[in-house]
Parts: sequence; structure tokens; C-alpha cells
Amino acid sequence: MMDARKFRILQAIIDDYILTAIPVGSRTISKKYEMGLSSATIRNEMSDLEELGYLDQPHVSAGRVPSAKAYRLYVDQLLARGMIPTAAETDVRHYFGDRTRQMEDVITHAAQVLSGLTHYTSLVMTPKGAELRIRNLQLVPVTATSALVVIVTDGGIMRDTVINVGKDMDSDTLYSISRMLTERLANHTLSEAQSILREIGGTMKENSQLLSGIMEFVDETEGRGSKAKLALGGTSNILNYPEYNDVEKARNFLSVLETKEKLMRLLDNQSEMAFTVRIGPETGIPELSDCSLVTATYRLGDNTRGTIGVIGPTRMQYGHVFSVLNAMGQQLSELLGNDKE
Amino acid sequence: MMDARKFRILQAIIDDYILTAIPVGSRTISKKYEMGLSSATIRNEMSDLEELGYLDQPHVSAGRVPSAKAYRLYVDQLLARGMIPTAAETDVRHYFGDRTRQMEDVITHAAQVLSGLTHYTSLVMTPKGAELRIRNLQLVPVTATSALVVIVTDGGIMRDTVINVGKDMDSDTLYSISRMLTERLANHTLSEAQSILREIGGTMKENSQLLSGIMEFVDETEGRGSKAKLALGGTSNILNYPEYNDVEKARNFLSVLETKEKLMRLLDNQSEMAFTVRIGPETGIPELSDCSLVTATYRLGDNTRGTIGVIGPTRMQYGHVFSVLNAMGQQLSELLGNDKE
DNA sequence: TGTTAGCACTCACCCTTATTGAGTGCTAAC
DNA sequence: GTTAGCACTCAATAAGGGTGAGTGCTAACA
Repeated sequence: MMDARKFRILQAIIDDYILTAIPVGSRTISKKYEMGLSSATIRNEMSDLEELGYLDQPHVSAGRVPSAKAYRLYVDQLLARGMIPTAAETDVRHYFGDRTRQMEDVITHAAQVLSGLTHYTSLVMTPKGAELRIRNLQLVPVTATSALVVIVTDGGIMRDTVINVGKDMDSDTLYSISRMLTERLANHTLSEAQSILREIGGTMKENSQLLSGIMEFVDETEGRGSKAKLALGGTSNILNYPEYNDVEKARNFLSVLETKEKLMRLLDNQSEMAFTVRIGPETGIPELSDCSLVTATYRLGDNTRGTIGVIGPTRMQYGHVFSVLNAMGQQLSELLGNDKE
Repeated sequence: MMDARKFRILQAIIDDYILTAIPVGSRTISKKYEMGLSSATIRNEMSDLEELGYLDQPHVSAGRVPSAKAYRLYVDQLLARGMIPTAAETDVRHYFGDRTRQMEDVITHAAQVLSGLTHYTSLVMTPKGAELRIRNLQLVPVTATSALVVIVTDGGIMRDTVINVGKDMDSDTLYSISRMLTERLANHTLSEAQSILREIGGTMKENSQLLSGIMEFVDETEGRGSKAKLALGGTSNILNYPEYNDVEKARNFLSVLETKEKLMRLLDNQSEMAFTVRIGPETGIPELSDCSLVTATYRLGDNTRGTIGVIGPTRMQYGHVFSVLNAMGQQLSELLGNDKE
């Protein structure tokens, strides 16, 4: 069974391996980590740990390498103790000038800061739409028969698309329709908006094409976050780690980043947890089977959450990543939440 | 001097090297390309070509490799003869479903198609703003003291930003200002808009903050394309080529792609040429010194041009790339140009 | 019973040393 | 001007040997 001493040894092994990426041997542990135990004893314990599935051995005369199971234990322990260093907070604040306000600029910048501070690949996603409350809806004429729909919501997030209005409409007509719709939809969530729009559609047959265009758009925005924007940072950072010296592996990793849909699905997990950690196979994506993904959420009003995250090798500096994500989450909530007023 | 035979030999060497990436020897040329010459003769010619600077020799007992100068000659010849195969046209059309109309979606998709068809990294940039004619300007209230500026232009390109309006303004006020501005600015280019706005500013002191916000935005949009959007495709494609088997090189390449500003500057060159080809050092970016960049423009109205391009190793399949870029340019002009009516 | 010292064994890694073969340059003959 | 022949070069591959980090096992010790 797993007693305290075994755990201490395992922890030392993980710490060492995270730092060096070299399989760690019994002698290293006994000397470097002052256990007061000889290497032979450590060896016995390591043998047990391997049997328990916490350690792997690349080959018989190499040191041991932590397994996914080991990282899982390590992370759970870290989270359970609430051991989230706050050092990163000032760093984040420092790198985050507060000039820019545009949603898109903010998330791009956030991704850059995140990857800069962690040296891993970072992901920043705008909140999904379902829970956002509408503040304003406006139609801007583009051509005689098409218009741009702009929806301003909670947190100042704008989403826009061009729809076909079906027949000629001048600016004034569109404006009065906009006013009417805004009045009806204001303070409702996007999901509520759906049924209201349907209702309106029943009474306003003459503008049915326009309304169905808007409905389609709202649907798309609300529905499984398909319209949420995703920014990546530090995509080439992975190449800094020896485990990705193999070009083949690197290509696999990078090609996953290119299909944003896959990533979106990964980040979609809207759990209540402060952090979600997926280690290796837990990511569910074969190409990422020796990566870890740590995600956190930031709040942007009552029920609106965006996601930020970091992808790196399984031997990730989890503690540091937690700390940075934590700080960044706060910073984003602050920055984007302020737009509210 | 460079006679016809030398040129034929050089061409054969380039063709072979583009295909195989292996330094090509005299024997290969004499056998594979049916010159009716013995390897010894080829050797003599190759020696001359090396002296002329068209060939490099990695080491004394290796075959020859084309120099940047050789590619330059090759490309110039290709372009001079107008040898642009049209095969790619149907491919592009095939991969380009015409559903989507949103500018951003279109360029993202275009980048994907481009990299898919060429197997290189692709770049697609929206047109720069300076020459666009304004069709409509509208202010949408976001919060009590800030508004979203939407400018609809020629070709249906929308750009938007949030500005501070300085004081409380309700929706109706903003709308009447929008109408007024639209009336004054319609059919003017962004550059002309600048002076008109300055003029208006003189007579409308009470809304100075709003106006200066708009001016700043127009300035930004117009000025050296800083607001132009850029989409990348196939960023990991470079790893498919043996010259980038070295992780160090790959990292360099990829990190250039991460700083979009650098790329923008590269694409900025608004020459009148159908194609611009920068070979190796001609890119001006040290990290890309063994890459080639081929760009083309697509038209979107009278004077509005967007840029599309492809980055790959210097031994690029230039002919094919020309053909694909050509087809894509047409497709984009069509697709986005149609929004006009 | 848990801990440690000692020892034989394994195996990746590195270094050195052939071996091979593609390719060149030069020369002499056609 | 072209070609055959030959000596030479040198990257790439393979093969051999030494090194050292690390293990597992056993026997002695506290």
C-alpha cells in the first residue's frame, strides 16, 4: 500500500522529472532530496511504486518516470491543499497593460501573456453565448437587401453577422425595427430571445425573412459555442521541450492546434471546478496523449464563463500554471467585467 | 556565359531538387533527363554554373544544389512566359463551397484551402482600408458612455471598434449623428474621410470626443493596414519538409508566424505585379532565409486589393503555387466582390 | 523486520573505426 | 567539344568497444 514515505519519494521523483525530463534514479533521490535513506531502500520503494502503477521504466537500466496516474495523484494533492501560489498575480498585472478594451484584442493579448509566463501553449476562449443578456440589437444596412446584425450583450461582447433582409429596406426602417427589437429583447438571455423572436415572427409576417435571419444567428451564437472566439498563444513553445524533439510528434501536436473545433470541444467542459486538469490520455485526443491540459474559467457577470487554458507536456509545472491561470482569470474578469458599467 | 544548354541543365537540376530535396549529381541529370550528354560533360557545365553562382555544393563529394540566384532565374523565366497552369482552378472551386459570406470566415477558409492545395503555409489578408469607399457609418450604443462604430464599405467589409463618446447619449441621438455622418461620408474613401471629419469637428464642438474617437479609428484602419485581418493556414506543414527536420529551424520558422506584425509587413508590398516572389534572403527576415514567399493580390472593387500568399522552402513548386494562387485570387474577388450589389 | 552495503548485470549512449557509394575534378583519348 | 577512365573526397551507415547510470538480488546488520 501507499504510505507517507512512498508518497514523499514519489513526489520527489515527480518534482525532479518535471525539472529535468531525465528518468530519475534511486541515487538522485537519496542524495538530492535528503531522505535519510540509502539508495537501496529507495530502490525497494520505487519497485513497489512501479508495481502500484505510479512509475514507468523506459528500459531496465534506466531511472523511473512518473506515469499519468502519478501526475493525477500529484495534481489532486496540490488542488486539495489549495496550494496555489500567488506570485504570478503581479506578473500578470505587469504584462497586462489595461489600454485595450476590445474583446478580441484582449483575448489575443491574454493568450500571449499566458504563454509568455508559462512557456507552454495557451488557449483563451470568449464566453459562450447562452447565458449572456442582450442589451442592444441593431441592424446596419450593408446593401439594399442585406444588413449587419450587431448584438451588444452583457460584458460588452459584440457578435455580428450579415443577413439577408429579403426586400429593400432603408436605414430608417431598419432603425425602427432595431428599436422595437431592442425594447423587446433587452435584459433577456440569448436562449430566451429565441422564443420571443418566434413570437414576434408570428405577428410580423412582412419581415419574416429578416427575423428568421436573426433567429438563425442567435441560434448559432447560443448553440454549443460555435461562435465563441478562440485565441492561441505560444504555439511553437512545445518545441522547447526535449520530449518533442521528434519532428513527427511535434507535427501531430501542432496539427491538433490547427483544427480549432477539436480544441473548442476540449475547452467546452463547463464544470464548476476552479481548475480542470486532463493528464495524457484523459484529454481524449490521441495526439495529445503525452500532453496535459489545464483549464480554468473566468467570470464575466452572473452566469457567464469564459475559459483559459494551457497545454504542455505531462511533466508540467502544475503549481506554477495554476498560479498563472488563477491570476489571469481574475485579471480578465476585471478587465472585461468593467465594460459592464 | 550562360547558353541555352547550360540553362536546360540548370532547369533540370532545379526540377529534380524541388522534387527530391537531395543534392543532384551529374549522373542523375545525364540519365534521368535525356540530355544526350555524358555525365562528364554535365559535370563540366555544372562546374561553370557553380562559378556563375547558380549552384552551390554542400561539400566536395555531394551533388549540386540550386542557389537563390538560380531560383530567381527560374521564377522569372516562368513568369515571363506566362506559364501559369490553370489546373488548380477547378480544385479551388471544388473546395470552396460558397455558403459563407462573412469576411472573416472567408479568409479563414481560403487559408485552409490554400494550404491544403499547396501543402505549404498560407496567408490570407483582408484588403487595406485606405482605398475603400464608405457606404455607411453607424454608432451602436454599448454602455451609457461608449458606442460601437461600424463602418460598412465597398465590398461589404465591416470594421468595428468601441469608442468612448464622452457623455451620456441615448440611442436616438446616436442614430441621428450616424445619419448625418453617413450622409457626409458616403462614397468617400477613408483617406478623404479624415479631412471631412476634421472639418465637421470644427463645427460640432459638443461632440468632439466622439468625433475624435471615430477619427482615430479611421486613421488606424486606413494607416498601413494595421487593422487588416490576417488568417494563416497549414502552419505545421513546414514540418513535412526534410529541410526542417531540425527542430531548431522549425521553431524559428514558427515563431515568425506568431508575430503577425512581421508578416503583415511582408505582405504589405502593394506592387502592381500579379505575383511577388521573394526567395530566401529577399524576404528580409533572417529566420526565413531559406524560405520563399509567393504573394498575389485579389481585387475587390476599383482600387482595393487584398493579399494572399504562400510560404515554403526555397525549393518550392513555384508553378503549382502560381496556379493555385491565381485561382484563389479569382475566387476571392468573385466571392467578396459579389457582396457589392 | 526494516535498512543497508555489496555485487553482478543490463543497456542506452558515446566514441572510434571501418566500409560503402555517390559524386567530383582532372587528364588523355576520341 | 565530348567522353571514358581513374584517383580522390567525404557524408552516411554500420559495427565494435568502453563507460556509467541504474537496477535487482542477496546477505549482513540494527
